[in-house]
Amino acid sequence: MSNQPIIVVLGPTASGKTALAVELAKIYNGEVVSADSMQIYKGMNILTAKPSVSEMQGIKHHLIDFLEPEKDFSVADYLKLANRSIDDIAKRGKLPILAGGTGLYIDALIDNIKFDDTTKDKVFRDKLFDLAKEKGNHYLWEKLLEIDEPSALSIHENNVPRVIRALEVYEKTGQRLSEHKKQSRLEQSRFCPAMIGLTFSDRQILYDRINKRVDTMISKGLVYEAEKIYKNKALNTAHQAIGYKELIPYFSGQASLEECIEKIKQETRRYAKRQLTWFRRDERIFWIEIDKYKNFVEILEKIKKHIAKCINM
RNA sequence: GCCUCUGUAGCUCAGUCGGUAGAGCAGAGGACUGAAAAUCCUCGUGUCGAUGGUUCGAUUCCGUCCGGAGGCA
Repeated sequence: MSNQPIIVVLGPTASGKTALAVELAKIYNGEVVSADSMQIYKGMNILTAKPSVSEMQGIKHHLIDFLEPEKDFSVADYLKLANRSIDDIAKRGKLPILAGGTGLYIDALIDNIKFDDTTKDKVFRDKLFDLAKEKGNHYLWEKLLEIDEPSALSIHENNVPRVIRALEVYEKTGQRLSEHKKQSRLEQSRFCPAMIGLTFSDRQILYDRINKRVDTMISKGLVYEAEKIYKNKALNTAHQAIGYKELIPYFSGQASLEECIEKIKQETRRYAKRQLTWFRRDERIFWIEIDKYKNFVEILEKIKKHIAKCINM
């Protein structure tokens, strides 16, 4: 069986992935599979910049708006669902178009990384967090060094969540995380991807777009949406969404709305920078510097040429 | 008009008892395998407001000028 063709649209937040993915879906008879760790949640429409019904233009979108915000979610969950959605799309003779900004999800899916069967053990993690607090990060890291030297050497001792995860894997499976990582990449990718990366030659243009988009979100009612979430104390994974957590000081009366809005913009800019750092190392990506093109049509032509080169249809 | 304070990195400010300077924030670069919109690491040269003077040497001391803040009239 030959590899499944797939178009991947990636890039930092506010780079125009949503619109491009829809356009490509129309051209290639495709459906969009989201690769976004926050758009999965129900509600949170404004703050995750979830595509609206009109933006979707009748194109079917998968893995958006389906999970209760109280529920935990992780890469492993994503892989199961995304693979299922893609199979479903392919079976119906359509082309899957993966679109999103969560680099880990995209890589794990495209590279077919295998995860083990362990689930997170909250009690175990909390215990180790307390231990780190009590005896210091270095103490915890030393414990990792004893059981899994390669992992310890690649994880900084201050990166406590990672140190804990490595310890957890060993505790649960008896296998070192470093060993598991080697084995997780043994299987070949099942995809033949055309990876399109959206970026800007001038970083400032991206930042301007981000700032403007946050203002738009505010005028659409971001604060009301976030306040609803704020009253829901049971959030887990979803509580880390940018645009929500920065408003908490406002809700609790500890900062002005203006200050919090500035913070949202700043955190979004930093997030975009981290996304670029993640994607930059992937040499398969065909980069489009949006600010170097006159219009969307030109961009589309360029992309179509690239897709024709790497996907046979 | 007079008096006082002030002008140092993009911003807020330290500091140099005279030997051309350093924090926080902002920003940049990087890492990333079950919380990833998360988590973590690294990175500080700038006409020390301008101009004269003293000095081997001035951002530092003195004079003048130009900004800014406050007070008195």
